Amino acid sequence: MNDIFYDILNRVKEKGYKLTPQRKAVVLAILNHDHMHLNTEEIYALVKEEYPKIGLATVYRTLIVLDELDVITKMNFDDGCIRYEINSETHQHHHLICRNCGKVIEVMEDLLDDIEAMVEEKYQFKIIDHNLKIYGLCKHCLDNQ
Amino acid sequence: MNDIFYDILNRVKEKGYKLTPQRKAVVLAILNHDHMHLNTEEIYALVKEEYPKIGLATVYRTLIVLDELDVITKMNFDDGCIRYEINSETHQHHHLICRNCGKVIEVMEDLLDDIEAMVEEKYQFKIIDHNLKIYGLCKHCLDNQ
DNA sequence: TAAAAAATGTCATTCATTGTCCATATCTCC
DNA sequence: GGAGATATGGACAATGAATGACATTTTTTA
Ligand SMILES: [Mn+2]
Ligand SMILES: [Mn+2]
Ligand SMILES: [Zn+2]
Ligand SMILES: [Zn+2]
Repeated sequence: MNDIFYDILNRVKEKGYKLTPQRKAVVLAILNHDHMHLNTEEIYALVKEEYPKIGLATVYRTLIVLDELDVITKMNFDDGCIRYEINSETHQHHHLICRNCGKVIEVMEDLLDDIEAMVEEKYQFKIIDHNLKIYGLCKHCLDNQ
Repeated sequence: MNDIFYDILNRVKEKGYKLTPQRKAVVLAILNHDHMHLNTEEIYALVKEEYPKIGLATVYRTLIVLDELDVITKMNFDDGCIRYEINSETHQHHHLICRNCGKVIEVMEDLLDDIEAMVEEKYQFKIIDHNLKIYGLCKHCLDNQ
């Protein structure tokens, strides 16, 4: 975990961005709330606890930088805002989204090898990443019908 | 094609919505530009040619109705607006998005049976639909490097 | 054709995100 | 450690897609 933190800080520095306490605080907030799919306002609220003077625009700007550096990925769960997630070295995991209660469930299994092989061959498309959302009804909503 | 058009009109009527010329014009504009992933402004511009008095809010409202009726699907290609697509009876197709030029390529092959079977069994999740975006570099951008 | 209900057009408003500006903090090099 | 060059932060304004409000018009159905 600390490894990841310092690796990210290094990437920020290497690309010529300055290492400010605000940027460190944003990175920490995201790292400490992995798999929670925070949006900008939520990250802002978290950072503000430790760093009350920070401005919302700074959080937005930091997220733009982190996205550019491939540190985070933008996620859209159709709820009117962008949410963020730490990028893992491997491919992005998938998300199940309940059409009834809105719950988001993560699926770590990849299982996209077939389609990726087909895409690279048939479409001559060099794959960098993917994003799979599966919509449906979660167990809880099925049971309570 | 005409079948699809009248089928959609019937669905609008069956659900208790009125069949207005504005709604017909919006449906036609989408049908006549299938696979083009139009956004609201683009649909508005198209409808305005035949129906100059229509208001933008009417187009937005019509799209909300069509989405509710499962006639169309909202698409997000990370370009700051929602784009729309006619829903086919079968599962939604996939999209390849070029990280260099932004081109969107459609992939009609499904190839998600494995992962869907796994999700339904392991997560007890009743699948309704899915949305797969694959990011990478298109053939053209690879060749011109 | 007319009454009732719903939809349209216009305009204002919301709200996430981005731009502007200048004081301030960071980094480099000594 | 400190000075200087330069990027960054904070405050606030601005943007723009999307939605809300409401008076007027259109559709439906009898
Ligand atoms: Mn996730
Ligand atoms: Mn498509
Ligand atoms: Zn649910
Ligand atoms: Zn390309």
